Amino acid sequence: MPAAKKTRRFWLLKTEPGTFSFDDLMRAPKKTTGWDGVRNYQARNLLRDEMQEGDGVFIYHSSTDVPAVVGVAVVARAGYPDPNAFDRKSPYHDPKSDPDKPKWFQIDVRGVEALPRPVSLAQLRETPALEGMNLLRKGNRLSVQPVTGAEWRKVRALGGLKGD
DNA sequence: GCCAACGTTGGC
DNA sequence: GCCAACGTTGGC
Repeated sequence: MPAAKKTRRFWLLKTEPGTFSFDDLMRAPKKTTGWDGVRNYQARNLLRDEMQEGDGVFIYHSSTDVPAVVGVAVVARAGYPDPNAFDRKSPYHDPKSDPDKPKWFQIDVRGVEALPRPVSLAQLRETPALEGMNLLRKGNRLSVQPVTGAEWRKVRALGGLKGD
């Protein structure tokens, strides 16, 4: 019997390009960075429990002139405790997070490639196949979101990437 | 800058 | 456990 095939899943991470952009990721050592500072329980649960090495990641630029999915990345390391929470000098410090029982988690993300054509929020909204996309739901603020396989392929295609 | 939506906090 | 007040997110 063949070994169970690990299912690759897909995610979307929001970032404000003024703070950390997709280009910043591509310029980072090994194109990799710790996705730290997430302080929302729902997002924390995804980082800690769900995201696995090798999963696909869209990088989305928020709070900018043209909010858009701008690039593709991959989970380079599954969830581990966010050390900023223990660092009193960090802006992400949380005195309630105990190193023995960490409250906040992060993953590592490695940049893969920019979308030849970034897919704007407006374009996502006018694409019928993406109607159910998490990002487009009213009032949604989650900075870490699951993306379905169909959404993944559709957005990649809109962005000008071949294959999946 | 405005404001809707949502999460968190804290008094009771 | 309820819920008002407050803070944050993020599009416009």
